[in-house]
Amino acid sequence: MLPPKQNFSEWFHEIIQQAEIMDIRYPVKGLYVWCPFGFKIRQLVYSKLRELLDRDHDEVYFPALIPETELGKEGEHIKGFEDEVFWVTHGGLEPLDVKLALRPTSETAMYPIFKLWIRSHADLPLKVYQIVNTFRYETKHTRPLIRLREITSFKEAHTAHRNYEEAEEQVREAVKLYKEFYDFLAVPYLIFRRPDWDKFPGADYTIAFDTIMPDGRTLQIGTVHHLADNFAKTFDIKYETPDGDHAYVHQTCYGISERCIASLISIHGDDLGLILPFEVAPIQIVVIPILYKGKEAQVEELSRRLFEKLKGYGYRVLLDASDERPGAKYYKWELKGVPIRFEIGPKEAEKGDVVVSFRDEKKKFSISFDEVTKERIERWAEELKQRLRNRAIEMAKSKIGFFENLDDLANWIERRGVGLIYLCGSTECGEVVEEKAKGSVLGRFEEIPDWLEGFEYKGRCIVCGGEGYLTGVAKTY
RNA sequence: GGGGCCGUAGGGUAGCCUGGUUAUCCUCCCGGCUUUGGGAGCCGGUGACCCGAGUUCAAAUCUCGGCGGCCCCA
Repeated sequence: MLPPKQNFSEWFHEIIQQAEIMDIRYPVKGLYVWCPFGFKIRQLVYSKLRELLDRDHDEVYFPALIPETELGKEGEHIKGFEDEVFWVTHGGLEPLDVKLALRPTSETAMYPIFKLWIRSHADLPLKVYQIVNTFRYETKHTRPLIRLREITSFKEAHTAHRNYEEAEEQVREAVKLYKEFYDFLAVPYLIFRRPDWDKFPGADYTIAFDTIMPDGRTLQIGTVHHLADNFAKTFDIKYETPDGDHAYVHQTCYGISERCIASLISIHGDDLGLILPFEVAPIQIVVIPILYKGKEAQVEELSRRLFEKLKGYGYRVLLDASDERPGAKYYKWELKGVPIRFEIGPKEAEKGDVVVSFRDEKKKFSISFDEVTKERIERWAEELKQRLRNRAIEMAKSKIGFFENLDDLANWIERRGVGLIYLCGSTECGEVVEEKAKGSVLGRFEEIPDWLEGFEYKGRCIVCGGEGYLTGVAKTY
């Protein structure tokens, strides 16, 4: 039994363990173990991410250890990370001459090598990515998948281009890619341009994807940074132009971590457990035989035939022949988020029928064995995802409100979720809002989602009355 | 950064204040019987006092230190 999802924090903590996503008993704060089932979800989700990136990025691997001398080169960057870096200070008993940082992110590991790889305009654009672990010494409350000292599944992409505009074009490409990824997971998102005081250390600007969790706080689930030539100047990454001149590259980087799985679990799950879209479910279909004494043979035979047929279609299917009672099996596979369930009892075996039920709906119906076709299952899977998407969007909408005074905004953020306001870009006005509303300014919309209708992009700043932009404010994870 | 609470089988707990028999109960797990259309029942079984030092005839219980976890405030 899970606690109700209403009590989100407790629900999340429990579902992670009960659905066997992570084992949280590892004896170091902020480090957790991926269980086999959780790791399969990770593998399925990340193979989609890989598929998207592999279209025009190359996968690489850079080392986890970064010498202090490199990490410290870019002034803004190191200032942003210095209080949360883990250091390797000894080799055996010998203190190291140059301390080694466990990467908090890989810019400073990669860019000295980019300098060697990039020589001419023909080497550009360079687009690579890696999926690796990163380390941050979090002092606040750590939480599996959400706030970690070892991020185990950081997909970071890094690109280099000839000029600012081409890098900016890549930023738009990356945003498109991430939209496709989260649409695939049926996870709704808001895309903001982070305010200057909250951008990635060393970036020209940062665009972030936020989703709205069931408790109304937002979770940052993806970021895209335009680095301009800031790092290129620091690491001396230059190329020879067609004219024979030398110019600094302009760079971007963008990342997604296992928070994407936190959002997948949190947005779709319910009081009974996980609800997974068909494509990322480790078990897509479960077949449950209902064995009455004396009538086992027929039921077992039809169940077996159905199992073989589904396997033949290439699905991840499980025939649950364990000796638990059917009800116990229903609960078990609902907890694990299996999208489609077939039940076969004596009645079905008699007629050659199967009972079908979907994870997100209460009702059951029955169809004949022969009507179970690959086309039908594909359609069910697509319909299921559409229902998940609609439900998630409705939930997101219910947690978004628009405000023209700060007290109402504060009240909404306290109780419900994301407040929208008009805000100018100044730090002063931003500080006033964060102070009064007890939330973080997420930034102005980079694009307003099509499911949020009726908002003008520009309006009068809620603080100073000057020209402002539609801006999100919320409590954040 | 400041303050508080807690550590007992795989999970959740009682016992600790007031030291003393075989360490409580639920769940999970294992074996058997029985049952199977929404978490069945009965019988039997495995499994624990975070680590170290101290006090004491005697420590899960008291003291100190370490490690680990949780909460609140800034």
